Amino acid sequence: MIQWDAATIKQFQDTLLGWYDAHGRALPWRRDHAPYHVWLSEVMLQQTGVQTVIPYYERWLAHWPTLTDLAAADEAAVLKEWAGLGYYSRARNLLKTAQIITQERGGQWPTTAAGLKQLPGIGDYVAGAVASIAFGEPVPAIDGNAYRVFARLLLIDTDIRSGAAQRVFRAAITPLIPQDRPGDFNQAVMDLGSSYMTAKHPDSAHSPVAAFDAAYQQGVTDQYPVKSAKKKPVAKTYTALVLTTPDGQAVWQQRPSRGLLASLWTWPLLTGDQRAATVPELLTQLAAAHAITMASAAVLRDQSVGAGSVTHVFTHQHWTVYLRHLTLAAPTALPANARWLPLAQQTLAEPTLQRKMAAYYNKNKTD
DNA sequence: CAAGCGTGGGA
DNA sequence: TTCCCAAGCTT
Repeated sequence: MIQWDAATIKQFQDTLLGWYDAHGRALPWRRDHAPYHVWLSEVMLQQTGVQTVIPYYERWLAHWPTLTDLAAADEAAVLKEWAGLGYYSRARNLLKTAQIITQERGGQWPTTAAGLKQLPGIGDYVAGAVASIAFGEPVPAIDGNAYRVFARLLLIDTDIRSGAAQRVFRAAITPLIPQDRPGDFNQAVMDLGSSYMTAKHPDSAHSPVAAFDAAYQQGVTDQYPVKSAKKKPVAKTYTALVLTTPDGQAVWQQRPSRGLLASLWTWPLLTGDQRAATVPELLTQLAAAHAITMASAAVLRDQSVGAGSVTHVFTHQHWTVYLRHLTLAAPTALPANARWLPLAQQTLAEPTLQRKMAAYYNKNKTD
């Protein structure tokens, strides 16, 4: 690892900030430094691309313009607004933190990274980003960009997926932060990491900090950062039941409040490939899995949906979902975590998996 | 501290 | 198809 002297650090700061002043991106969350705006954007941007986030960010602020507005929201409304962005605990933690600040802290944000980190959903990165950008604290905000940029500049070969990475990079980056512009410094590093110093196809030669880029100078850019491989997703198979009445009402099932797609709504899912199962078998499994009981005599029609399946990839799971469509004569009683709603309901939070299933159903339905 | 937790895009 | 990547946090 390379250590810069004080003069080099000053030159680096001036070069980076000069470039940022001239070429920094004009993003919606950079219109001001309000902690609510900085925090919301940083949470949305976790593992999520800028282009994906922009429309969600704008819709969210139209819905809840202030932290106080958000604190008064229902969790169901928050999840509905978040639906499609993924990592849904982020949305639940946004609401929790809004409530803590509004109700327990009199609307006052902690103004240091250490204080911010006590709040739900705020870890090292978001704490550093909000503290530096909104409150001017000279602390690093170490995200994937910062890991990549400084691994190359300083030839840091610590695996950025290892437990030691946060400590090693924090020690390396902290001395480089300008006391007067920590927020701009951190944002400049992010812009550098998403332009010249990208993961794939970087343009190190034209980077404003090429002269400080040891990996580029030594021709070893492709060896930094060191990052161990992820595991392959595990394959899982399910069968979704489209349970409708003749007038187009369908059974919607809320997932458990913890775990994958927590609290979101889908059509009932049975484990395994149930394309060959009999109707009584399906209803038995439905009762066992979801406590939804229906007399088999009430089933008017039993149809398969399409010849194929819906596939959806999560971080650690690869799902294949088959669809069966059962038409019932009339609605039956449902447990508390299930509802009869129109097949194309618009009121509950649906994960992308459900939107894919609905699209597949609409394309392949038979009547 | 390894594993769980979403999604969309690009090569 | 498969893999990797994108402004991580929690348990």
